[in-house]
Amino acid sequence: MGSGTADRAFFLLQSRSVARLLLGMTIFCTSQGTVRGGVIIETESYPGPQDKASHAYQGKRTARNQAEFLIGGHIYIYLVYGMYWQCNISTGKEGWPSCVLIRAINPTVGHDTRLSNRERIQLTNGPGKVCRWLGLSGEQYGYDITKGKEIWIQTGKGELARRINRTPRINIDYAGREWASRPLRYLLEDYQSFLAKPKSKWYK
DNA sequence: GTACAGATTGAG
DNA sequence: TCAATCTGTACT
Repeated sequence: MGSGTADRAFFLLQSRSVARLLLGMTIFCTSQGTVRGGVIIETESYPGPQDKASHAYQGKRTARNQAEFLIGGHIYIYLVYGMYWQCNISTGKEGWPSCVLIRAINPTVGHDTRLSNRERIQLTNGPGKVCRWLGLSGEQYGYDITKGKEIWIQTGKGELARRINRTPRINIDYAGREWASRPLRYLLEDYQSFLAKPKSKWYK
């Protein structure tokens, strides 16, 4: 398989497809002159305005969430709990609020090689940690990652033929039974032991 | 204006 | 189990 940069056509796919396909790809970020990157090992899909967990439920648009409405391939990043950034990538067509949350990566570029596998992954095994390690914050709000200078995604799989599992999304209990239980969280099975445990069941 | 919850994390 | 810390929203 060729190893290119994820382009507009890729991010025009529906968020569920993007969430699944991103697993095994590598996200890169240049921050303060340093390039860091890691294999994406956990994502969540926020498929659209019908989703009660979405910040854009029923089409609600605010200053904070407007990047979620951009055409697929833009950074939608926001602060939760007053201190942690969450990095999402918009998906689908312009005006349709949907995105994929990057929840965990395995650092492969720009990391401290003295760390054990476990120590390294534990630096980036949650959405707030991913942003902290990659150097992502509000400064990158709305950035177009298909332009590929500062933030980009390499499509060639950094990890080949790994099994993908699904679970309900994490910490969205407020979204009602149907949406809170829908298996829209995707992860690579090999990393499951490092990642957040779902309250309910696993899906193959 | 005040109150409060939230797509989290790390300490106790 | 719980506090840190800020934004959007629902109230008074």
